Amino acid sequence: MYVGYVLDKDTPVYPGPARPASLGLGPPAYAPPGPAPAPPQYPDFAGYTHVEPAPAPPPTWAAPFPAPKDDWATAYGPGPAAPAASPAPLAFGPPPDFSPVPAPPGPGPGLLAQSLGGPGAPSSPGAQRRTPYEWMRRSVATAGGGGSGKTRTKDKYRVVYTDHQRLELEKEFHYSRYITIRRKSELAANLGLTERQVKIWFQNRRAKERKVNKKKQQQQQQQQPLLPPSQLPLPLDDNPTPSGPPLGSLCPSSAGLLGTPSPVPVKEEFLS
DNA sequence: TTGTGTTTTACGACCTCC
DNA sequence: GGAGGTCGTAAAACACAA
Repeated sequence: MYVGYVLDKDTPVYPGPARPASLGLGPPAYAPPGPAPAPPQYPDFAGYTHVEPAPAPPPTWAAPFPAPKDDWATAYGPGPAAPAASPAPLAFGPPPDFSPVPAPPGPGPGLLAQSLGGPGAPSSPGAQRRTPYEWMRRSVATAGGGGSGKTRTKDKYRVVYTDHQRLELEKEFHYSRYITIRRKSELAANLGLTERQVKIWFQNRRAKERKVNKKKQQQQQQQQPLLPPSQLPLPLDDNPTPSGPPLGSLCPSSAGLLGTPSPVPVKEEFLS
């Protein structure tokens, strides 16, 4: 793909400041210098206070990550994002030029800290049932259990990301639908994921958003079925060009985000 | 507890761009 | 050719009603 393009443009593809101030992020230093901030596009994501965990204590979620996932190592090669493999503490911090945002005032730790709880502690109501660390045990139990290649039917077909991983990915997604190479590397390293996983997560996330927008669009058309085609609103979606939407064009998917409630249902686990 | 529907990871096919 | 895009899909994980 346009590697050079992305490398050169280490700014979100979308011209508009897609990371609303309501996220508590402000215009990050690595955010594109742009016009005045748009109204919050994800009002329901107000809970997403971008509180970067203090770099001092290693992230509590780091512990559950197992040793380097051997299947990843074999399947994906020794990528740069194998924090578990390196004893170096996870530098879960902002980008070099990121101006940290202090934790929101109020009692108790920030959202993130709350959601993280402690090692193994359920990080959300949903997590009471969901055990993000389940796959660890399985993978350990089945590791090396007679199989060279990872298949879909056995072994670690898919893992369940922790709430924290999803939270950070969501935050990044709400900043920009398309992650840059640099941010992908940082995110992967910070979250203990591979860059491939981050990439695929973003792909799936965009697909999800398109799906939601499509659904909304269909609902709207059902409510206004009498409009002639010429008066039908332009489709919210979609088709960003396969390699990303053209610069200067409004993100088709974000079209439904501007000034409207988030088309993305925010799981309550992400809400305070 | 079980059946069913939805969501979440992950992959392959195919495409575009450099 | 390589990387990442969409699209479609598989299968695990999850939610929830019966």
